[in-house]
Amino acid sequence: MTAASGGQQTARPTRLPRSARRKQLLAAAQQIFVAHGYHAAAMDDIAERAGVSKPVLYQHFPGKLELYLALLDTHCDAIIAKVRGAMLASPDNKDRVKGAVRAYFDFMDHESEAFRLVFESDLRNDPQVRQRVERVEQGCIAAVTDTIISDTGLRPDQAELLASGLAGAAGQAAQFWLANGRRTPKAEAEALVAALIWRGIASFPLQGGSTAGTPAEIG
Amino acid sequence: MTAASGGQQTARPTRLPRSARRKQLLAAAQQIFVAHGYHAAAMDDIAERAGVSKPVLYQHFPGKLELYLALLDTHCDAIIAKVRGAMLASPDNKDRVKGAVRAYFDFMDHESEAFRLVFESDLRNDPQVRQRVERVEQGCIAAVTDTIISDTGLRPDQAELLASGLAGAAGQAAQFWLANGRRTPKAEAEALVAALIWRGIASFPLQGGSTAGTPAEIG
DNA sequence: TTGCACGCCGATCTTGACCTCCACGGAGCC
DNA sequence: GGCTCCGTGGAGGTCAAGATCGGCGTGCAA
Repeated sequence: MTAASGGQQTARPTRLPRSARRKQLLAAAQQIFVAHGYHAAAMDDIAERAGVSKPVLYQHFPGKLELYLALLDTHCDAIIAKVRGAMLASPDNKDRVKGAVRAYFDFMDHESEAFRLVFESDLRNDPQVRQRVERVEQGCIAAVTDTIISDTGLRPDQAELLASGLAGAAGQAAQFWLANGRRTPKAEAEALVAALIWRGIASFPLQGGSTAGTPAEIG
Repeated sequence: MTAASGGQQTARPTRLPRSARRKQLLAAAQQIFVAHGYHAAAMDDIAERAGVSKPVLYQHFPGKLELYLALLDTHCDAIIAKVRGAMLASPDNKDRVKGAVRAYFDFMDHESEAFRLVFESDLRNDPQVRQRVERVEQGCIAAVTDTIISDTGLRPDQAELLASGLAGAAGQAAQFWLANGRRTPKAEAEALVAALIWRGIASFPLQGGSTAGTPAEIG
């Protein structure tokens, strides 16, 4: 029944400065939230994981929801920035697709916890959480939409629809790739998905390129 | 005023045969679960929505989780069947893609509640729920995977990766389409997404070269 | 050395939601 | 027509989990 009964948390209850303690609490909360989801995650578990007691947790965060939101805010901007960065990294659309897909897979590979925290959140019904998650999705879609509009001349609603499909493809494939234990080599998986997406979007008729009417005609 | 407040529940507390009562309870539960999610949905709300009291609910279902699982089971097979049916409806891959995309959009259009119930579940951490949801995803992916393998000769892991991407594209696009209030006309949206997917997958190097016009290298 | 301040912990409270017990009312039967 | 039975309804128990209060030990200044 000693204090150090658990596992790899701090061996002894040592006093930490506030910023370090806060970062440690955020890390512990991220592990618990990702492992069990928001609802199944108990504040007791987070505190135990961090090697402190619950009051310390409540001295750093007003409540469970605020802790979760702080964690979300830590990652939301990073995700948008990565996708947008891939869009801005090159003027060649093929490279852009490759870069965006690589961004998804990199994020999955190295920060899968953040990805799952945002995109598999079980608190999307909460307005605060919903707003943040939708901001990320809209941000990713918007980054792609601009390119689609400027290159294909589709209407904004059409371009956004396609962009959402592309984002869904990349996200779902990356998720599937990770969930199946990285069975396919990462570079190969990236190339496959990038090819899929590139072939899909590149074939769309350019402005003034072909017969007008319905650009969505399959043929 | 209590019984007839919401919508089309039984106007008066009439005695119903068990099967009809059960169906009514399932319908009420679906509305509540979709509207508020699993956790925020209260059994009191479901009972009130159905116009009965809680004991009746517990005479039909042992508990909240079982009620949710029964609801899930009602729809899981339907979703898989629709996608698989679209795959089997035609030997032409282009028609298959069209049919599958139409299946997604039809499901979104007409049974969006079922879609949201399955794919936006906030109880995916529960093993029972996770198993069912993953079975649907795997079923949809598997249906497409067989076609991809037989037509492109890719390895199973590669084909499954692409299939997951395609399913993600269709699902995300359909979800986006619905979330934005069906802004784009349905037929046009279907055609756009089907074209995106078909262009993406049809360009992959064929083994026999049946449907795709020009096999192209993966860039 | 001694008083002070501060961060930390065990134990506790409260709320809210899932899940059952006692009264009522209509339907079938003699 | 009266008795019995079954299903309904509201009120209550229980428990888990979020949120909080008095005590303790350490480091610093005078």
